[in-house]
Formats: sequence, structure tokens, C-alpha cells
Amino acid sequence: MINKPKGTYDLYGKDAKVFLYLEDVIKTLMDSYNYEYIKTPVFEQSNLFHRGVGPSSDIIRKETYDFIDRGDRNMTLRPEGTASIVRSYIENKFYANNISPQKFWYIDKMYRYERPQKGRLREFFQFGCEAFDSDSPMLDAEIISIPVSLLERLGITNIKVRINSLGDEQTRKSYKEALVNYLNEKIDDLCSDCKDRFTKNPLRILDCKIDKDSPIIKNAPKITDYLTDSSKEHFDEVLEYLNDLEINYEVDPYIIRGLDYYTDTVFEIEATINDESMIICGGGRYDKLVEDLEGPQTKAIGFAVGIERIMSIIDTLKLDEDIPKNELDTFVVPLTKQANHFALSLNQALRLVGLSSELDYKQRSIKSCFKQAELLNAKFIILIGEDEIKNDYVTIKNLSTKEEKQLKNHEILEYLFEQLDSDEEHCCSCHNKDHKHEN
RNA sequence: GUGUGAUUGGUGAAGUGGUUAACACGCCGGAUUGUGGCUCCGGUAUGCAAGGGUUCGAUCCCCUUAUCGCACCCCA
Repeated sequence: MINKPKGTYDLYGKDAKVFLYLEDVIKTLMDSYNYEYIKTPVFEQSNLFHRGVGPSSDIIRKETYDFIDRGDRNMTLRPEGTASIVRSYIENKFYANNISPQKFWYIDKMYRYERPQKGRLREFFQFGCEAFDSDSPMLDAEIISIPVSLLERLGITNIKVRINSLGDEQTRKSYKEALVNYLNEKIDDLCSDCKDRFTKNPLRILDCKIDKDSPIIKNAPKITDYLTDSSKEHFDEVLEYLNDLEINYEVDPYIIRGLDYYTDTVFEIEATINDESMIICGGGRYDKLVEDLEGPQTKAIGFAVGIERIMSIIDTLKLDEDIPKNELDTFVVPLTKQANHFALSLNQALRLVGLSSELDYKQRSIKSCFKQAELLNAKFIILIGEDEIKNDYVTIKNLSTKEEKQLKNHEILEYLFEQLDSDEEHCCSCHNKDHKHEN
């Protein structure tokens, strides 16, 4: 048997319904925020991600899906959304648009070569936004408010927004110096990973899980104390605007983020479900990235949300009960082979007028047809047998009221519409099976 | 990339180095020869992830591979 590739999954059944529902909620949300939908290719020239995401990030160093195409071009399946959208922004000259800032949203598959585990896959969906051409702190607050509103709409309440500022280039330069100086004598007391980080990327030592409670890290210099005046002002304003939007947050000077392009504002949203915490959203400013990719100087900010992580929360919290289940208006049953012709046409006619209808393809016994109809959640079953064909009528039964009628061909639609309408008016979509519907 | 646990019908699973792989649900059929949700009866894996090895004999022991789970690294 051929298995699916490691770290991938088939989306079907109940999960597929949840996914479509999520997409719907997101689309409505993004319309209200006036963001434009964008879809970029699944693969791009490898260079884009090397230069965009940054060669020192783990994502680029060990997690990309790279391949050489038949024209000897180096290609990479996108590991994240931002670089592609920046590329598109530059290539399509969105910056020349009179409407500004230009704001985009996407929900797409991303690829990272990782060892799968809970909430991490090799192929996964991210929902994200990117907003270009403004360094207004109001935009920072808006961007953070999007995933917060989304989670609110979904009913996911136990969340924490953590925010930090990485400042500008000068901030990071002076901070790095201070941090290295501070850690220089103490590095021997930290874990082996941290020793490694010390030479490669000392900032990462701050969010080490092993040493996170160590006094060495707790007393380490904080980047927020090294912000330049303009970065500090920006950060303070972002926090003020978050207050205006009544978004609870926590300033966490240890948030560093794994992508190299971030500047100033960075943030994460963590959800805690049954004592387990999971980062479900991450984002920040990238005021230099557009230039780095040879576009005009353009400030920008964005975020990404892990769709599978959201779906697993929806699942564990059972927030999917309001999502409508599959329903069928009619189930058409030919009881003999001779009845197939009429049943097939009738089924088609019902579909063409907008009803959802299904046919018994398997010439089942009448008993199992009723069972099928029940499994399919059908409202009506339409039986066509020997006698019906001979005398030119159908037997139609309302499966919840058990009322049965014999109708001529031309009466079927009228009857169904009448019944379905009154169903909507009178029925409280009751789950009470004994409930009798008024006519 | 490292460590660790797992993989048995449509599903949940029990189990054993030796001829029929438990049990439950589901499904199909019948009792009721054209009417569902209850009941009763019957049927339902030539197979125990794939390949190789040890053995007289392997679903069970060993090796390899694949996939899944969990943790680390890192991240959404």
C-alpha cells in the first residue's frame, strides 16, 4: 500500500467541514477589514526565501523543500507566506497603487521539512495578512487585532497576546553587544544548546526553554531598554493603540522570533487548552524586507496563523457544534431495474431546481434504502417501483412526520417546496424525534 | 537531525511461536417476499504496515524500511 507522505494529511469529512467554515469566517472578517485576497505560487525561486526569510534562520538552514526543475532552476516550496507576497508586491508594482496602505490576506499551504508532531506538519495551512506602505503604530495594532478578532469569533477565549520590540538596526546592534558582554562569563552555566546559540544567534538564548527560569536569563539585559528613541516611541504608541482596541497583551522582552526579517514590533498569540499551550499566531514588522528584495523602501507588517492548530482547538473545545451537518432533501429509490430510468431523471430534475437529492445506485432492498436515507439525513424518500411505473405516480414519504403520499409526476415539485417551506417555518430544527410537525 | 512508543477487518480493539485470529459497533441479508430508527437469527480478516532473517513452523522473536504518536531542536 502506498501511504501519504510523512507529515501530510487528507482533509475530509468533519474536518473538511470545519475547514470550510473557518475559511468562511476568515473571509467575512477580512472583508470587514478591507484586506484583499492574494494567492501566490506554491514554489518560488530558492533565492527568494534565502534572501527573504534569512539564511541564518532554522527554516532555511534545515527545513525547506528544495528541488531543481528540468530547466536546472533551483526551486523551493514556500515555507511561509511573507516572502512570496513581498515578491509579488514588488513584481506587480502594488506600491504604485493610489490606494495605500495596500493590505492582503491569504490562506495557503506551506511546506517545512520537519519531524511531525502535535500541531506541526510538513504540509500545513497558514492564514496570514500583510500590510504595506505604512509605519503607523495604528497599523501594528490593527494587524494584531485581526487574529484576536478571529479567535473571538470562533469562540476561542483562553488566549494570551505577547508583544515585544526588536527595534531598528541600531537597537539590535547595541543590544547584541550588551548581551554578549553579559553572557560571556556566564555561558558555561547554560545548556549546551545555548552555548551553540551564543556564537550563532545569541538573541535566541533568551527564549531557551531549558534555561528560561535561570537567573542568568532573568537578569540579562532587556532589549526594550536599548530601543532607540524612535523605536521606543513607536512601541509605546503601539501599546497605547492596543489599549484603545481593548486588546489584552503582555510585554515579553524574550520574544525573538525565528525569521530574520523582523524589525520593531513582534508578537505571538498563545492559546492554552486543557493546560496545554500552543503558539497559534506569530507576526511582526519587517520594515527592511521590501528593500532587501530590491523593491522601493516600504514599511510593512504581517502575521500568520496555523490553521491546523486552530482546527485542533475547535475540535477539543467542541466549537464545531453549530456547523450545519450534511442534509439531503430527497433520496430517490428505484425499486426495480425498470424504474432506474425514471428515478435517474427525477433525481436530476430535483437537483436542477436547487434541491439536494441523492439516488440509490445499488438496487438495495427497500429496508436498507430507508436506512441509507436515514444515514444521509434525507427529509424525503421517493419510492419508484413496479406499481408506480405502471400507474404513473411516485410514493413520497416525509421521513420525520412519516406522512406518505402518492403523487403524479407534475405534483412532486409543488408538494416538496410546500413541505420544505413549512418545515422551515414551523420546525425549530428540533432534535426531538417524536415531535409532530404542524401542517 | 536526536530520543521514545506504536502499526491486527469498514471502525474500536483482545490475543497467541503451532491446525477455526476473541469481543463490540458497523455493514449486508432474513424473520416482516414494497416501508427506517426496537427485537431476534445468519453472514461478514485466505489476514495481523511492507520487505528480509531466525525457526520444522512467525501476526508474535531479530533486522531494515514506511507511516503514525509524543518529546527535543525549531516553529504556525
